[in-house]
Amino acid sequence: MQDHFVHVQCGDCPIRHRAVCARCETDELMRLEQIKYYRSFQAGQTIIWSGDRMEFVGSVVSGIATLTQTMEDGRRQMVGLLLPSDFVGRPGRATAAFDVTATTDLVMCCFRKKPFEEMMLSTPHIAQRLLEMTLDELDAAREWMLLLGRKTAREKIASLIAIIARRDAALQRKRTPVALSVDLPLTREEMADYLGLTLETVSRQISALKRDGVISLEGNRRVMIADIDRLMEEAGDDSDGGILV
Amino acid sequence: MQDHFVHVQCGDCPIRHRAVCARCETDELMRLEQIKYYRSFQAGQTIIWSGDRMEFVGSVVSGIATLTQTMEDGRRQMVGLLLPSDFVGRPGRATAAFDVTATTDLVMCCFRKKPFEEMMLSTPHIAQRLLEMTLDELDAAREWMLLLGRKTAREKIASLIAIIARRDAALQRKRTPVALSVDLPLTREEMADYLGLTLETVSRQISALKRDGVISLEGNRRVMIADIDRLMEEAGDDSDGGILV
DNA sequence: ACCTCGCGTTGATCTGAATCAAGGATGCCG
DNA sequence: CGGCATCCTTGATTCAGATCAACGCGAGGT
Repeated sequence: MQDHFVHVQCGDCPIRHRAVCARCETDELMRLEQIKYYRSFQAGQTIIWSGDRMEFVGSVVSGIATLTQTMEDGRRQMVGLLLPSDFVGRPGRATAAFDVTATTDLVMCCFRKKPFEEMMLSTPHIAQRLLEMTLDELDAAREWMLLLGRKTAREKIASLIAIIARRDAALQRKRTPVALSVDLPLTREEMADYLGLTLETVSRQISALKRDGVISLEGNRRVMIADIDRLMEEAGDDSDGGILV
Repeated sequence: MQDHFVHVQCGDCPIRHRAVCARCETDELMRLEQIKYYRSFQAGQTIIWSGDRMEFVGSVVSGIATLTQTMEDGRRQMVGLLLPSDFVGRPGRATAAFDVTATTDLVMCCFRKKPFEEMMLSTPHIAQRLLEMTLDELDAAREWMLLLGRKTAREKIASLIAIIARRDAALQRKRTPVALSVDLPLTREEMADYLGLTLETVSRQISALKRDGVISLEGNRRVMIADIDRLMEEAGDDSDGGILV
């Protein structure tokens, strides 16, 4: 009943947005199409600071962004990884709760928050679709809590690779549920911040997985998954699907 | 514009539900009132197993429930703590992603999922209110990720006490933003599962906070906050508000 | 009274990951 | 080409928290 909102192509965006931006028959969504605009960010640029007024919502068209939280003494924790098609922003919230940073050059498809929210009020499907997406994110965040609280360093690394591989496959609409060759979109330090580790430990565990024949590397960033079953086992993932932020 | 949904008293429930159950003038909500029913659970009883079909949604009226995730080898991580007025369930999801367990005797105010969802389709406010609640939970989950990934054992304990104290105060609609005397609703082991620690470490850190004059204990469960500023400082909480599950 | 059971505390020891430290590889720019 | 910066790897050492183990305490139950 709300199928036509999911995976519809958005105007001239290169990717399939998940819902909020649709070339769709309904008037409401045509209006959405009319209020959208694009913004580009450079690698390393901060898109929004925690506490800032949020002026827009939108979704990632290309590039990678991260959601991070920082303590006064500098300890950082990444709380979300935004890949193309992911949605950013909180309708109904005035300020951002976390820093949003572009880690690569980035293009976003944005909607000014005010008109978007007005639209949401008059278009129930949008709120319902956003609810669905937010519930997915919540589930993903809770999966991540298990990783942060209970997994070993090795399991954390294996999980991260598995998750990125799954996301990659989904994005490229591959047959296989998991991509066998993945570009890690993050530096070792960023991975460490995501996994609650130090960059040295990340490096060591990647080396260990390579030494043990679970993965192989091509350069620093490209990972070839040598033994997919082994990787999943190492990840300690009981969860069937494994969702991501 | 949706103010009358928030904090309205629900029929004969003893507590103020957050939104979904209202003695409200509108037809739609009167219908909600008509499809609700109560369920009781005993302490220790599992309400829903991960993977189970979810037949209802609802909110906690009295008692405490937890959301947990378990790995095959028995490692557990609590991913949510449900206090009175918290909502359980995912409209639009067929199965539960986590175990839900009553840790004390518990009463829930439930709605069968089917009619609730139909209602949601015809009543935009409900979806919007649920979206708002889910966004709150997501923010809380992400705060918790910082705790799990980066805080020390001592900071974790201080944070837990601070959060429960804040929730308590909010629930009792006290003047002070933080209750100064709190009943910990969890065993040491449950706290450990929530914080990603072992029960021994939890016990030791509580003893340490007591020895250092930050808190004092009355029995095992009742905590008196001796030095509120110190506690907040120990929690390492930069966040102003501090939200909970 | 005694036993038992669930919960909590505390001590001794071990260990996985952090920390401290030194280099290596790659790419950019003068 | 050399110099510098960024990112990554690897080794040595330390330390916070896990693990292993013993014991205390109160609530039921018989």
